Amino acid sequence: MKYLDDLNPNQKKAVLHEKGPCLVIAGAGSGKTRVLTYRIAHLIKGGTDPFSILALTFTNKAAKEMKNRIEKIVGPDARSLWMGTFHSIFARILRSEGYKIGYPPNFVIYDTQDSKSLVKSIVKELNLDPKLYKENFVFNRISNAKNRLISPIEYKNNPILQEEDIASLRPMIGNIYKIYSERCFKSQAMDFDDLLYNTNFLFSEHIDILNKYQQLFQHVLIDEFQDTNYCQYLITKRLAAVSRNIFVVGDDAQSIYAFRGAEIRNILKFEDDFDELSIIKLEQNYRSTKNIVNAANSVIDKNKSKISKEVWTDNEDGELISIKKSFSDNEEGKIVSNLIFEEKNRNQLTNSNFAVLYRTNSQSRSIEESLRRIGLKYKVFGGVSFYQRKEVKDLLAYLRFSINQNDEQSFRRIINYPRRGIGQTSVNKIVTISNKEGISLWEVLERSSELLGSRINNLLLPFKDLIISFSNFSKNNDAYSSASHIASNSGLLKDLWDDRSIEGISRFENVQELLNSIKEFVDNDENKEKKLEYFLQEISLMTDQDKEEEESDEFISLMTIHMAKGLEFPVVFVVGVEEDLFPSQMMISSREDLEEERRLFYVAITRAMKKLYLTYSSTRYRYGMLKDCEKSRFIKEISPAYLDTETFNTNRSLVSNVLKEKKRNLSPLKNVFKKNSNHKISSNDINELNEGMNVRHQIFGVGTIKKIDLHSNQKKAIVNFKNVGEKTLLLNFAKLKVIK
DNA sequence: TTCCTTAAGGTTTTT
DNA sequence: CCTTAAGGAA
Repeated sequence: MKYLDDLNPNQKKAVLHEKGPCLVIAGAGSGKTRVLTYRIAHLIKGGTDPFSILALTFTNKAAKEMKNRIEKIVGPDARSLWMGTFHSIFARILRSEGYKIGYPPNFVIYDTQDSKSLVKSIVKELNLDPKLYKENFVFNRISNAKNRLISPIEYKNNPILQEEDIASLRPMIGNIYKIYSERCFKSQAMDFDDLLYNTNFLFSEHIDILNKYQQLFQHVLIDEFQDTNYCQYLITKRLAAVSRNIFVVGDDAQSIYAFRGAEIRNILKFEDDFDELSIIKLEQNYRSTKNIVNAANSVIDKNKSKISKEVWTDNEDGELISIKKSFSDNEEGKIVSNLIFEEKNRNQLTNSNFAVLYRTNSQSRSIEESLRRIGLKYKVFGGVSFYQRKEVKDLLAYLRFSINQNDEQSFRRIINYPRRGIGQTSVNKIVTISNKEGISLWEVLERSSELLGSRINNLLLPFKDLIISFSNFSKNNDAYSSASHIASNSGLLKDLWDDRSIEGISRFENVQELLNSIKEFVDNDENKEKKLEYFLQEISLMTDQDKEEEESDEFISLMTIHMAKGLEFPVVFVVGVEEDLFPSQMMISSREDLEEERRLFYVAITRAMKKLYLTYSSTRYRYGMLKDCEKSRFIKEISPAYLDTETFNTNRSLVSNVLKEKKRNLSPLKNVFKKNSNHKISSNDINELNEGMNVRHQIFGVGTIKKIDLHSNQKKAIVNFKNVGEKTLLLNFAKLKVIK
């Protein structure tokens, strides 16, 4: 029981909590994960069957980490836990029980892209105005309905929803929802929301199944409870209705996913639903300095809706929070890089001690550029996911369609890629027939000679044969051989190989990487089923964060604040703390929205252990245009007592540093800070250009710098352009842009 | 049907 | 700024 020794009284109380419902309100950095892992470990040590413990998280990463930590305490028993994301656990249940509601065990999971493109094609088929019925809008509407367990029929019968849709001039959304659901079902597909919605449906329609899982799960534990939506909460509540052992951990102050249906109110509802509830508050912060904790408290204090709690720390006061102003986003990057450089030297820190956090992914660019220039190693998390890349999705679509010929979205992806002369018109015809006749897509293809014209039919024949051969091949071979076979015989590999551009090569490599990961899947002894269909099931709920990290190198972490939730770093930079950006301009229309942004800011602040920097800029490139910016209201909301409000004027070391760099590069010593006209002349500082760099010119396109001449009066460069050959350019006028 | 050029529009966050 | 959609010509 040694592990109990590193817990404070409240943590221990939570870990040892015996029976019945328990709500743990856990402040930032208060050891929430530790409580959860120790509790599960403790249950197992106390003789609870790990198979009877259901532990739900929001990310695969969190689940995996927790599992590992539990395994360290209790050994391999931990592997038997039902631990994973809501989506993956429910998918698992639906794969084994879904036949009761008409789904085969190998149903496909549509990601958001698939869903939206399905919405889009439905809008088109219904001849609705695509400008009005934007797939984002419509899909969000459908998604919200599902998260609130509103079926298509209920949607159409709901006067409030109907009124809203009529008011927004989109009265057909209910119809789209209905068709969308039918089409998913026909494709034997579930989208992310369906995994929750259908699980609830399954439990409602088949009480025997619900009973089975109620018996099975003697303990239900939920991490990040503040992020649950109505549907998730309802399912878990039902699952725990018999055992009453439901243990949830959350922090209302860190609820940042309301935009996708998370209801903080679930925490309050929880108190009503379980009257015998024990509530435990974890308020001691072990992560951050007093200054950081207090600053965070002073910010979150501004929120009206919150559960009262007093987060405090025993840690040292630490340094004040530094606010840094810059005059452009590029300069902000420079300041951050310089500060990291300084901090590293001064405090003997390594790259991995630093994180740069931002509101939107697009902000990473300027930070990346300056870090690269100064030679600091970094890694950008997030952005376009590996699994969302076109080439990866294309191959996956081939694999998916080889397993399930009813998958409409995969069909649309591959039917004319690589080109086989079957264009939009033909595809629409095929889908229309399939819907009109009420037969599957594949049936239309099988009967193409009677249903379609001879020209299309002739083009379709080889495609059909191809898919049949793939289908057979994948039945008789493991996932890797099947995937390689399909990748080469579909012509996909060749098509990618033929594109010898830089992007083309990287696309080819991405497909190779996907194939490698399939190989790993097959070679992994833990996976007993080696067939392609099992790989596809495995992969459909994966995100980039779940890919194996081979590099253990030291790097600075760049990510959005959302991604940083749950992480901590000794030194944290929050950049772009400006009005309209943070809080985001689209989020300040209501108090609720603004409060969510404020919670996001709270999350950002509380990632820092020792030192926090907040930066903002007075101008920034947005939509490719220079825009004036203003300091965020959030900065003003921090109690001044915890702030060190130096600006560029008073920050001698920083200015001298930047100036030194200017000198070294022979640039005029004019203060670039004060005259931002420089930015109008070139997208990149001239000083940043070097021989060998790849650059883009507005007119001449892409080229490589062959030579730079800084010594004559006019700074010149000879650039070898890919398309137009060598040109000599005056750097003050040529808007050269460095390409990485 | 495809390919090429031009126009528009979009940057929140994720399973 | 970037990417993706739309529209027009071969």
